[in-house]
Amino acid sequence: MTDEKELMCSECPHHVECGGKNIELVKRLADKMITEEEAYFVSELFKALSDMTRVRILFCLLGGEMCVCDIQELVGVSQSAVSHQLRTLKQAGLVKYRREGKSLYYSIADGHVSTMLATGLEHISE
Amino acid sequence: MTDEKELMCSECPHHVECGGKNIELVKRLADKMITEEEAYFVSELFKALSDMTRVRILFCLLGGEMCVCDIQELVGVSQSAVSHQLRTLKQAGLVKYRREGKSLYYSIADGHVSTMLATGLEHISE
DNA sequence: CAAACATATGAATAACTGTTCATATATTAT
DNA sequence: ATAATATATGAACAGTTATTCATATGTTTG
Repeated sequence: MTDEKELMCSECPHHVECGGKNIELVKRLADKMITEEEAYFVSELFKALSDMTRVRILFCLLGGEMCVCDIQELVGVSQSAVSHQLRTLKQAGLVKYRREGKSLYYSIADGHVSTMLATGLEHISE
Repeated sequence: MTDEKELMCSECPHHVECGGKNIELVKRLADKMITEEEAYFVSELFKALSDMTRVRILFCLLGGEMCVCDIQELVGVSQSAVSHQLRTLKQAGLVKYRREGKSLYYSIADGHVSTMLATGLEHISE
């Protein structure tokens, strides 16, 4: 009874009587839970992958580094839109770039990005 | 010259003269590009992972199947909010559930989900 | 230096999203 | 059948986001 009170949800006190509740499981996991900060950063990361245009840009870049105007042609959206989305991808640490003359060459930042894209593509194909 | 015209962006015709453009790369990738439909589904999948509450719910479920009120306690948001988010996760194919009496037990749908979460967590830790 | 090129950026707007509140549905117990 | 429990759902509102348009920045060429 004391245990149940400790786990009681302040907003919905009647839930202390929930029959399905697995008190042991909840107590055990409470410590191991992802922190608010980690959850925030992870969600921000996936947010960067949650737009069709950005996904298409990243799949372009899986083929190798590419300047903005190449991406623009392959993806078929305006220069400004590509640039804005590249900024989002850069801030999320998903792409990097180098300058060569007037052009900026963007590329996939690291292996995690390819892994996430590949896993995502697998997942939707089932 | 003919090649360049074929690749010309209708909205920004001046870009046919872009010096940085790698025509061979663009031509080669144009066929292998992810389709609009695939890009849409992939982005929808990641959209389901792009919210802090949903990420926290999924990390709960990595510890094992759990009923809604357990999730509610661990994540600390209202019953309605949990339920709405579980719906989103279900529609994205990220979780499944089974009924046992009055309770619904949710769990991670498949290995892809764990992989994506783990990769995401790795990525932000660097 | 001026012009052209490649890309970035700020503001504005339309569309979308997450939560809350109220209520509905489904299951079990009395 | 009625009440209680566990969860789902619809509407509404505030906050967020992607695109467009106009303009700015940085680089090369003449």
